[in-house]
Amino acid sequence: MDTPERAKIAGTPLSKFEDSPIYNFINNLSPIQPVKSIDSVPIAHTHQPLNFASLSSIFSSPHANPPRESRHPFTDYFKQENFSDNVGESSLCSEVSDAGRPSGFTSSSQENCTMMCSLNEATVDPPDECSALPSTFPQSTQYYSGSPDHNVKPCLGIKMDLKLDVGHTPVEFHFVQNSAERRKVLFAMENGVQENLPLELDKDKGVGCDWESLIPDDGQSLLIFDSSTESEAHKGVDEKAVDNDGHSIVSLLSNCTENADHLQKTKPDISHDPFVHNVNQDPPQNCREVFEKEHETDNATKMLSDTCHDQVDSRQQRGMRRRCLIFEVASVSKRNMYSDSKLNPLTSLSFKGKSVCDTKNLKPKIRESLYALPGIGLHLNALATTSKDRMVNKETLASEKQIISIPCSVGSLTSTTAGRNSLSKSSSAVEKDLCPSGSEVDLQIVSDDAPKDVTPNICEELSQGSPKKKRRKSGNGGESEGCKRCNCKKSKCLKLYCECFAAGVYCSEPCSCQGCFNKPIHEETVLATRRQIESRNPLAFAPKVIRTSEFGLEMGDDDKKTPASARHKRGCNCKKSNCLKKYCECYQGGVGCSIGCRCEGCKNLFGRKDDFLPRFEELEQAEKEADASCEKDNESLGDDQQNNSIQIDEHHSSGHILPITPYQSCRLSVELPFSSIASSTSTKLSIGRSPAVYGSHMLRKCEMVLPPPKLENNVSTVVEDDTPAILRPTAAPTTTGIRIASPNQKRVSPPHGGAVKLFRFIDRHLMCGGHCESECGQ
DNA sequence: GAGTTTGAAACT
DNA sequence: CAGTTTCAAACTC
Repeated sequence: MDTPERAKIAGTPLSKFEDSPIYNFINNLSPIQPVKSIDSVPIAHTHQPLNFASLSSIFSSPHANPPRESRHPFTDYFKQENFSDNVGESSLCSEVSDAGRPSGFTSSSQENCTMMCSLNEATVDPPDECSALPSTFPQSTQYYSGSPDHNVKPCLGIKMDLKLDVGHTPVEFHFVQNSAERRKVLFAMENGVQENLPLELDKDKGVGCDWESLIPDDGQSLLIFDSSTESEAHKGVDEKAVDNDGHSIVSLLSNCTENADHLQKTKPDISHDPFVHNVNQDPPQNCREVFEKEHETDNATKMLSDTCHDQVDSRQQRGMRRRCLIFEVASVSKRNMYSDSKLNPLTSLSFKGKSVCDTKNLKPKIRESLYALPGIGLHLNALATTSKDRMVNKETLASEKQIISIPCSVGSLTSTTAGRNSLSKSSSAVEKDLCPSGSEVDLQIVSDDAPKDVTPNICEELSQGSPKKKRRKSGNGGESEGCKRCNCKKSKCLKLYCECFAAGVYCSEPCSCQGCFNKPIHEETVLATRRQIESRNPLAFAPKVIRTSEFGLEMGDDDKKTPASARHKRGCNCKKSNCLKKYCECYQGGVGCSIGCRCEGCKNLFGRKDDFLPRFEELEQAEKEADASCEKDNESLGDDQQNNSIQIDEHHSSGHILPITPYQSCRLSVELPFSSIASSTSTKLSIGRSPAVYGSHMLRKCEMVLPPPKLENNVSTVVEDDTPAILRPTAAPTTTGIRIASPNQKRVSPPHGGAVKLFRFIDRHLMCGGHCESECGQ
């Protein structure tokens, strides 16, 4: 269809259409787009806020999460809010969206915004930029805009910013790649994990899209991941497209659609899902075509088919996730609620009529919440767990395309199985995948190879029904933010004994706790307690399982064995369970025991401590070699790689400039999944074009992503959101950090010597940006 | 569903 | 830092 026709169909005068952003976008697709955004305020802004320290003061539940789960709650909340009352959203987004914009668009774009905001908000600490912002209404406003500074900018600018902010990875990609690649990426982003994209893209996803990577965030990374994940899961591919890189497209479309009245006519009640339909179906054809261009891959059909499932499932997932990150969310939601008094908390937070959290308890303490929740957003553990879980989600989604060894604890084991989940299973798989926590995967996949016990992550929330089942069946999964539910009787849910509390989420309906103080109404108490605990142990809320990267060090041939990079930060101390039961945190986390463990008679199916030691020594040896080779590589990188490196550097630099550190921490957890995937497949993924690039992506991911701990597993998403300030590398964003520090010593007992070595090793590899991986053969 | 086991968290 | 107690999840019946 030629342009005139399309325009006509769209209901937009051709001349007008030509002036429209989308038109320009199409025509300018090939040229390099303004890179400004990369370094521009948005990112910086976004990232800075995501200070883990502040968070820790948090990651994807996790509930995302992470995972834990991070932004979902917000997103959903806002989505609903939007539906219920578009007025609120319109405020700041007005420039971008406009009255004419279809609700669907609005919501989606907002969702993106939400991600950003959530991140920002995650950072509650005073030092953060966010803190500087007005605590109440203004923030919410910003929230809508996507990032504090964005709202002010013109539409196009905003769009770009949004893109950058939200879809970090995607955006950057766009900038650095040629038009063809850009499209690919864009498309890939749109499609999210589901598509069979080239390895490169997958990697990116792994890095950036993961989300799982929730994560993240954990937690924060989780947020971003989640966003992607969520969008993927919830919205389905198409919708996702809108969310991610789709930003630009969406934005453009929105503009385009502005001219087309019919879009506006979209049903008010449409949620995202519906929106997707609108985008795909309703929009003027010209717009649509553009959109389709991106989708012209063979995946389109699949995506569409999947979309239906996703739509249904997505809702469920949302509901489940809402509860996550509630600490963080609570404050945010409150803000918004207050900003818009019309909204009924219950309504806004409820999912399918169910209150995600004790919204009834929510009272306007906006201020307190804002400052009070320093970090509270994604809680770390959750994120950690979540992150992996989330990652799993993403991976799961991705799995459709390729076999992924899921990093998530259990998931990893089942990776292949997951891979098997093909389209035929997609519907069911999706459902499970949608489960916020990593459980999803576990559910079905794990069962095969993994020990029976391993099913930790069963997302019960899907069947939110019976409170009786509240009692989490899921082990790991339990950890998934979304699925957390406690049964505390004496701790008042204010100690780490309480999984909800430990995960950084409020207790909710499904919990069977007694005398619970872990509720929004007791926010101050919760925060105070949290701080206290953190003061004692800064890592108390950090993810327990650290998943590092891609240099896939396999513990052994056994599929169940996890990469050396993925280990419990603190290690277990099992004496009677032989690390074969969920009493063992390593086992529960789906990771093998390592040097850091003090377990006796370890028989961890995911990797025994004994097995780890020898291997570890080898790794150590390799490490030295790796260092050398890395240096060489750095010097001898080809032009190609150099270019990539340069770009990477830019990102890094930007990251450096910005307080990215927090993200870094996320990286581990989040990225790990990917890495694990790589390793599991035994392909040394020389990632894409160059390891360096890959590394950069990873970094970026961290930077951008954060929110998760995707957390988790799925999250591997998110991950280590909470990295305490201490751990955060001040200088070298990329590598340092994390891991090493993160090791969870919940009790902050420093990692054992062996553990330290391990982490250091991992860290070094990360520093090589994955380059070593290929070179060093690790 | 009640009781037991287990190991992390918390305390000393 | 080690030992002990408390706690709640995981597990068993």
